[in-house]
Amino acid sequence: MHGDRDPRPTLEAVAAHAGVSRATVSRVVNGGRGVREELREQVRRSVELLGYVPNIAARSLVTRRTGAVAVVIAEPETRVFSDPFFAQQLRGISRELRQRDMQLLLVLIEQPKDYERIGRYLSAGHVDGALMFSLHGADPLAAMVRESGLPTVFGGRPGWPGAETESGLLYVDTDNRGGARQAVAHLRARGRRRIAVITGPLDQTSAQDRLDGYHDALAESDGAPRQATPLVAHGAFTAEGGEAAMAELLDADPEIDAVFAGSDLMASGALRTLHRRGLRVPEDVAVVGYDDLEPAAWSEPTLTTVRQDVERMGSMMAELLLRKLDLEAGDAPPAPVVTEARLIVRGSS
Amino acid sequence: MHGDRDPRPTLEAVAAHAGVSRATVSRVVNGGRGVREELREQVRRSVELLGYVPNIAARSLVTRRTGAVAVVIAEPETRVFSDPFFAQQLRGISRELRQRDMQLLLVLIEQPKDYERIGRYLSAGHVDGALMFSLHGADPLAAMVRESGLPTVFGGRPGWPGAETESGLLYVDTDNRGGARQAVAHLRARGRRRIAVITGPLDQTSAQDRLDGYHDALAESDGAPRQATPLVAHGAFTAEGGEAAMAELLDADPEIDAVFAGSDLMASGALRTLHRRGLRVPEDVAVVGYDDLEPAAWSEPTLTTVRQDVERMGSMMAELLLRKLDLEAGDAPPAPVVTEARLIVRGSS
DNA sequence: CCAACAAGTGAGAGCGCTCTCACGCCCCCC
DNA sequence: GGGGGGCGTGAGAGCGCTCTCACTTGTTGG
Repeated sequence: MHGDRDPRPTLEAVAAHAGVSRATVSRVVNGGRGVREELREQVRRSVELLGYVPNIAARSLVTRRTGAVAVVIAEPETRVFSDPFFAQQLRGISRELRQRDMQLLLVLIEQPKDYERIGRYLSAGHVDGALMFSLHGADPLAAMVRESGLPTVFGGRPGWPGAETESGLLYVDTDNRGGARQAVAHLRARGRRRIAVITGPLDQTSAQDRLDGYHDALAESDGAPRQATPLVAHGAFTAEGGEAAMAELLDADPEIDAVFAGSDLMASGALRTLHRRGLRVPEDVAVVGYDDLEPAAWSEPTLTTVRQDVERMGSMMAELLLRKLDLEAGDAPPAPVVTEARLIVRGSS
Repeated sequence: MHGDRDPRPTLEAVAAHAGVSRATVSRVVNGGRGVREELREQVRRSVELLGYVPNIAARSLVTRRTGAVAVVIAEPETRVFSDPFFAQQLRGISRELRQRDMQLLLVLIEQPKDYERIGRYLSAGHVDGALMFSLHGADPLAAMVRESGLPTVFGGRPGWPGAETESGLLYVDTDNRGGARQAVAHLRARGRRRIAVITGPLDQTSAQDRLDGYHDALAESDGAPRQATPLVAHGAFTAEGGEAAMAELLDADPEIDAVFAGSDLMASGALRTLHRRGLRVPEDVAVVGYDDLEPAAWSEPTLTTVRQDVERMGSMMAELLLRKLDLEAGDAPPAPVVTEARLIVRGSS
């Protein structure tokens, strides 16, 4: 049905039509440098007329460039993938890639046995570079990528041992620590004196950084009396986890008058527990989340939270990768990027 | 930095190593039919040893197959893209494609001017087929695809004029009408007698089908007295829309004792309005949503809703496309698929 | 015992493109 | 007026693979 009629013109055909050589048409198609204006125009007309589109397979066979970038999501069962976030990041990535006429190859890894296949695939030169999300701990992909030398940018600061000092490591992260500090400082400014925190899994840098920010804010002297002891519970970045963590915190210290949850999902769980125990938000206990997911704006009460420009993070990842890809010898290599986080004050604090 | 050392072995190298011809290695790599078992094993060892991976560019240059499928999302600003749904569908698609060693090319369309580029891209033979989501009304892509003859499967039943009767049109949809009928029948079985509906934009078949299902259920005779007049309001598939629609419905008829919202998002808006007006759910007004998004399970009260197997829909789309791709002459062409929808009863009804 | 055939293998063309190199032309300078 | 240097163009090789076709070998049947 398809493919048997294949009227796609080749370079050859365009060249014949324009009365020039293949080489000249190729030059015009790829920027037109070094071709007389008049000829160039003529070739362009032929291209237009015949509806010529380059065959990328043939092109990439000789250039050794594929014009494609892999977006790799490890363990798509996890939070990162089901987040609405993820869609936004993809949008940012897609926008940037399109500007450069590059394709976006989506690679989802589910089973451990996929790893080897993917690693092989990535090393095989099928893509020019990769963007990787949600690698935990010592993810085997990191090593594979390093070995293969495939240019890669990570989404979120990588947390494997030694990542800190690895030179040339490229990532885009948001200022989790600063965002958390803002959130907790805000609670202090509101006069709260027993502020608890609910953290995500601390093997993820985002969770650890947010916890660090909490400690930072407690240690700041803003004239108000210091809160001596941190109150920490773990919520696994899920609503259920937040629910349990809040209960645990209240059991340990009923005097708590505020809680900073490391994600909106955990905050929603915390709200449920507070509600169940008859505590009013924000009168008795103030609540701040993190992420600014859409539902945060329509919970009861609306949730104070920390926002990050997710789409921009996506486009910066792509941009970083593209910059690395056409690095000329002698150019300064690009550096990791950390984007700003901003507190959004709503009804829950 | 990368690519200058390029130790990737070619077919030639493997052939030399195994002491056979290029053709034989090619045969082994592509299934091994017509090669003596002994030789085959020997070639496999060489492949393994050298770490040979076929160069897809070279391959697709001659086979005219790219081994890639485009997943096209039109207007990714819309609900369909930011849905958690979307991630699930992708997962289903990805799983199916991986089994067949096909790549997933993600194409997001944002601006009208992208359309032409994409249309050209799709017709240019860069992919073997396409999966398309969220095409509204007379989306230009539909025409482009038809013209180019690119094998395509749609996500959701297409709604453009004439789509109904178009032969060979392939799509995967969920039984929106049946799901809605179940939801409303459930409300009737609970003894509700003034059941309203909040619909999505009726230019999307899913919204229209759900409305039809509502009418179906009202018309069913189940022994209970019939509800004479349907009560319909429009909510645009958003929380805000649901909020406004619910207010409108209550203003028009304060006796309403149940509402079926065409999406969970609209249901959440409706809940807010009911809450604000001091109406108890489900005592005064029962609420049923549609989609079974994650937050549905943790709203207050938990939301009765209709679930569809989204991931399965994704994998069926991919499967349908792959079936169409390797259709031999004489095979029966695949047909559209409509998957089941299932009512999930929770606290709000 | 040889023709006919099947099965396994290799030689070689060619997919559509880029890119190097050589060539021709014109301009400038000595 | 001739040599050197640029610039624009074309010829041709070759990227790594598949696939057709011819060849060799082993098997069968007349």
